Amino acid sequence: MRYEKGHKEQTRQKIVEAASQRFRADGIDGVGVVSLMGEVGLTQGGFYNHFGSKEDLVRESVIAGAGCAIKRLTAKVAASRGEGYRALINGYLSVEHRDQPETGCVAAALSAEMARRPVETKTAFTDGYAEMVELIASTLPAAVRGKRRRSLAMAVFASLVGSMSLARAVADDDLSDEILALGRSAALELVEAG
Amino acid sequence: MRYEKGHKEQTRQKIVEAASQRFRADGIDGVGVVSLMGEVGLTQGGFYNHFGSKEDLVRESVIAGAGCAIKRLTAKVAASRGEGYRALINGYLSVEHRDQPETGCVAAALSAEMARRPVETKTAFTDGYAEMVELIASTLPAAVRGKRRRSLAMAVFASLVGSMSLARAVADDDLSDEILALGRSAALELVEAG
DNA sequence: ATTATCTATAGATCTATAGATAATGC
DNA sequence: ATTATCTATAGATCTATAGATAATGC
Repeated sequence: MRYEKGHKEQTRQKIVEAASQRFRADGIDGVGVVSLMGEVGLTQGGFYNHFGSKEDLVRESVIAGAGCAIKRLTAKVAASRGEGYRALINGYLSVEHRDQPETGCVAAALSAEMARRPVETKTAFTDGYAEMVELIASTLPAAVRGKRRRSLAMAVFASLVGSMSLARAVADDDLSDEILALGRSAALELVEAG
Repeated sequence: MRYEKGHKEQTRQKIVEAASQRFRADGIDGVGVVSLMGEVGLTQGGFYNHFGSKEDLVRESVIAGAGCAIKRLTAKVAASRGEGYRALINGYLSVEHRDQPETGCVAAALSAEMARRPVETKTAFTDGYAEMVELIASTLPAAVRGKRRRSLAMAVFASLVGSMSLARAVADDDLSDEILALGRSAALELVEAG
């Protein structure tokens, strides 16, 4: 069956979008091509007409997922005039973000898996990392100057990723909330100290 | 073939030890029962004589791996008299730890996977988390008092986990080294500020 | 007879490929 | 004829189970 122009590209994007969410929610090994294609309303056979391998899709999903999550945070920051850093921290270390990994930060959901991926995939992740650091740096107070802006943003991002990963991993809900709250305080302290 | 008393228990511990290392290095889904038993010099059939399921092994591996990593760090701290916090930070955020996940922190290697595990496994992880927080708290300067000791330790641990996860995930070696170095600085600043 | 491990296998995945099909453009 | 997707399947996993085997204790 022949479709209108752009149909294939649209299908491809649907696959990437679905994959980027499922990978974050269930892990890369936790999502098979069959179930993924089913989610988009297709059968597995068509997959390799769109992607050379599952790893190609992983790489594209990382790019798409990171882009989407950063866009969302950027909007939060933009809407907060003057309080950008605080808005970013509160948005990132929120209960909503913890409970919705599928649309959240790729680093918090997948960094452990990224460590074991081929270099092309890790490179895509690294690009997302750099963008996120830039976003954080852009929200820092004007008093933080020069190279220190990027350094501090990197330290803050690490703190956010660790807090979110741990908040999702522990079995105790109160403890999880506490981890998020203390992560927010620590992020604020880091900037006040720096 | 009948073996001396305690042989089975010894085999069981060998399996747990091998699993705890392989899981950290390759991820839980990345390690099958067949290859794991092969590593210990056995065949897959015997596995279920020792464990009810792979998940049971995962749970025990988390306990064993956390215990081992904490013991190692505790020794580093003990050997550093007076500079315990600094020794802990430097030991955790070291290049060696980054490059040897198999014997390193369970949280840095597996927290994303823990989020998707059954509650029994998450509970085992949570126990390890609490122990690690206690260890960190025990190294904080005497000037940090009361509840603040545990809170600060939790924030520090999150920062360590995030820094290590990201340092392993990025494709750029220099950037990875930088992430570790900035993580060390941030951990020191957190304590000075708090 | 008991015990720890073995071989063999069931049944359910998984990634990837080959070739069929159906709809449209030429 | 071209195109996007389909069905069907190969071949390699994976977890888990059943029952055989071999060594020792009784």
